[in-house]
Amino acid sequence: MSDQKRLFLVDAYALIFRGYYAFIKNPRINSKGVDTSAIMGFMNSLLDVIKRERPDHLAVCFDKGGSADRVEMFEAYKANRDETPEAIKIAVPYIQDILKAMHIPIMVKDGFEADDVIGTLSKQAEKEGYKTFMVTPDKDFAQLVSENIFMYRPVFGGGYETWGIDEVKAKFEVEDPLQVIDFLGMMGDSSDNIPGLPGVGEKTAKKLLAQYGSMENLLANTHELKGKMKEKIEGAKELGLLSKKLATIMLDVPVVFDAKDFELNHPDIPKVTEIFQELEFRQLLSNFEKTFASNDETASVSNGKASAVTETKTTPKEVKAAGAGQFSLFGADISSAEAKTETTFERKTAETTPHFYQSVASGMATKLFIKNLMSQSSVCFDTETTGLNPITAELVGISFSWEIGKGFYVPFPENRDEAQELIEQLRPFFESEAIQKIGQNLKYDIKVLAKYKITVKGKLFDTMLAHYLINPDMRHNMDVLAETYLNYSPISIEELIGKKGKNQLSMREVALEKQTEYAVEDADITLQLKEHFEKELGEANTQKLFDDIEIPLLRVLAAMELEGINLDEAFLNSLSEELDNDIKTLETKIYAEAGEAFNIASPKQLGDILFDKLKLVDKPKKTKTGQYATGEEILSYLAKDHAIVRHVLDYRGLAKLKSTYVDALPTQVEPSTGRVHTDYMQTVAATGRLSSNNPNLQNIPIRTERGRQVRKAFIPRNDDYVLLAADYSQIELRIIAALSKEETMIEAFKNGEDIHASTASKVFNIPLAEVTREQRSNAKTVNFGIIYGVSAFGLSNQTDLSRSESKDLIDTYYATYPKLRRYISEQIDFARENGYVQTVLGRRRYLNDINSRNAVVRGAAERNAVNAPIQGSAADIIKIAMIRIYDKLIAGNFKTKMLLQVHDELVFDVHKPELEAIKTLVKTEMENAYKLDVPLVVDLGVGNDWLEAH
DNA sequence: GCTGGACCTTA
DNA sequence: GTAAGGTCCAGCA
Repeated sequence: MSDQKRLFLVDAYALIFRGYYAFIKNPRINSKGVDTSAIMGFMNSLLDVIKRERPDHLAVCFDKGGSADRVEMFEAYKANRDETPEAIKIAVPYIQDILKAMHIPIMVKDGFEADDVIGTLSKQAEKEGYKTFMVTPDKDFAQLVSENIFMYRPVFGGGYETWGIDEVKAKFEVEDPLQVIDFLGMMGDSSDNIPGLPGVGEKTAKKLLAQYGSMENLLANTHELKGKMKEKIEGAKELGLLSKKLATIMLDVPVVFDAKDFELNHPDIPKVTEIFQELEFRQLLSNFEKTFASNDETASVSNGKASAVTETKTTPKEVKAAGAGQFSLFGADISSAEAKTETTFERKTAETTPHFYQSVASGMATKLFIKNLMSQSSVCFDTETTGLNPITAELVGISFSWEIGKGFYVPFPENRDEAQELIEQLRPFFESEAIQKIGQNLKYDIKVLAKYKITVKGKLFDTMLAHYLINPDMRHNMDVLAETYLNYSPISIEELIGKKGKNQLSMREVALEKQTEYAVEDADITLQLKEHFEKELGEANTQKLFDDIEIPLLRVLAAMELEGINLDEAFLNSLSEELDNDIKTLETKIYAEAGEAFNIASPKQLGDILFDKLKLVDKPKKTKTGQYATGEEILSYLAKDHAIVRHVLDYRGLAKLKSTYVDALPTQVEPSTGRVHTDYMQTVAATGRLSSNNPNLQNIPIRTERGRQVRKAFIPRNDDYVLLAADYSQIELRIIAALSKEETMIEAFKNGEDIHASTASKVFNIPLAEVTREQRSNAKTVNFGIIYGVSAFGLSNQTDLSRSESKDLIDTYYATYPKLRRYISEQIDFARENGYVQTVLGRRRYLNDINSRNAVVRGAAERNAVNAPIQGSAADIIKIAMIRIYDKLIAGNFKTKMLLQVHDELVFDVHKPELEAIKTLVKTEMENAYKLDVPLVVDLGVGNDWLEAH
């Protein structure tokens, strides 16, 4: 048996689809925006099979043009399959190229499916004495299983199972694998559009098969059946026979199994490497190398390259030797050691890359170091601290790098006074206007240094911000950037301080040599990334956005975060007690109405009570996981008829309010300042907006009376201050009116009209004074809908209007505002042609799906094409205002501080004597931040809490 | 202890 | 229909 030759036939599409759906939650998008999920999934499976089984012979089979025969038999055959996802379509040519480079034969036969090709080949191979393994998860193949033909099925969660005759018999409860055809014919297969017998599913098919043995025998003996089933099956005899034919895999495809062609040969490694690099498959590349490493010829290739690196790399030992003892002066030349770091299969690391990282001892060495530092024009730095919260974290060290591969680490003493003394020596560097500072997420470092009374001055370059502008949809943490752009894998923080939780060390507890390697590597890598991104910023035309908006904003945000906001904890505590009482009351009522106690917060338990026990609805909706859906929309509908549902809705509202805001906010007060410090994320929203977390102060309730109370807890610094809230009125609608040059709407804004009423008056063709509340409300919904990319469907969901009424309304709306409609289609056209859309300041959003052939996917991209420039332009404008206001507050020596940003609103802690000056300053700067053909209007509110200020 | 899903809050 | 973040539960290790 072991000497019997083994052939593996891979069902390409089955594995491609499987790979694609494995990543569906978290699709693999590379830096060029290509969705590589399907390619990655397929290649993982293929390499896995090769590694596990080491086949002597292997081929990959594709479908081409579908099965002409089957379509002729049955028109609907495979007709209602969903449109193939875009990522799969682009995957196929890549996969075929990789297979060619791997010298693996690709089997396709026009007009035949992979099933038929695999079936034919395996039968031929069987005759020649091969054992054949069909690599596919598709159950249909079970009909081909014989003594020498096996299914090799990937199983969920990894690994494979082999199905021989016994397994097939057991799985399908049949006597012979050929009966699988009858089985499939009876039960049908919706994905292949095999109709099957009506009313027959898996269970019945097994029963019938056990009784009659075959489709034909069943159909010949339908008189033995009873009742409904008899009727149904007798009426579908032809369908039954057809279904069986459709389920039969053909064994006479004109292909020839030629053992020599199918031998698994040495791959063309450079070619495969090239393709993998283009796709940015680093992990897969190393996996590929490992898979073929035991192969003589390929091993010598990879060893050759590996040794080239070994000879030249600076091992950690050598680093220590160079950096140990006396502090050497800075002339150490590592250029001779700079290996050609040509393609290796592993990602580069500190171990394999020549580098020269030194720690700076105290005393004379520090003075020499600082002298050198001050003579630079551009330096990358990175702070190491005792924790992630910059307000409480203490400095452990700072690394510096201004030359690739080299850098210095200045460790900080634990004693606060001594640390302050050391940082004072570095003050001239940080406060130098002449030296450019480079870093990754500089906002963090600036905040840490601010605690040491250091203001970072001079030009800044933040690699995280740069990458956000270059590729807003990707993640921007340094490890990912290093891997993507430098093919380099930095030392992980976990390696250094352990996994979080139980025994995680503080950076301070890590040995100095390790601190140095880790910290200087970060600075070194960041410096390299800067060189990379600098060019790209220019190419994408985003240099101005970077220099004039994001970089200046970083200092503004750092200041706002450090400032924090005052919170009335006592007020929240009393609010919490009130809520608690009301929640308990509701709980008691709900338990009484349900007849038992249960967890109301558990959608699962709630669904069971409402729909299984109380049977409030005949056919309850279910979520995709099979639970009863109990979302707001569904419960609201039931609320008018059922007291319990009203109580559940109230309960939910109050519980959310209590846990998310009333109880959570006081725990977020920073003890050392007595204030709440949110963290603004500058690089997460794809449109250019900020986001806020820990805590999120951008979603504090306002719509409901009860929720609104939470805003009363946000109060001025003390009695000498008041809160000022300044918000843009209708900024997004104003932007779309201006960008589309829609005069009718522009005029309405210029005249200071109520825009929704004005829209209603025009759309419904009635005088402004006669607009009803309902008409205004519908007009408002359409106005917002336009910003989000309307559909009649969405509109009818949002209003009381029917689908056709909604369509009419939208049509009239577009007739009223024709330029708006034109603008929308221009945006979509622009995106189709250029692959991106942009804001007034040129902030781009790339839309890969804009040309997708899948209407759903394309529709989503089209809505993005409309919305992103609007939402993004509004974000650009308020960012300009923030920077200017911040600068004026500093320049004017005001005591007033900017505290919060909530997308179209700014909140200030205003020193009372400054109030009038500040009101003018804020309003002027916000309204004039950007010149549009529509006036920007800002409403101001002043109060002793955030609610009152509105 | 971690993760995904459902739900809910904002602009 | 756009853009976010937080809390809870349930299932898994």
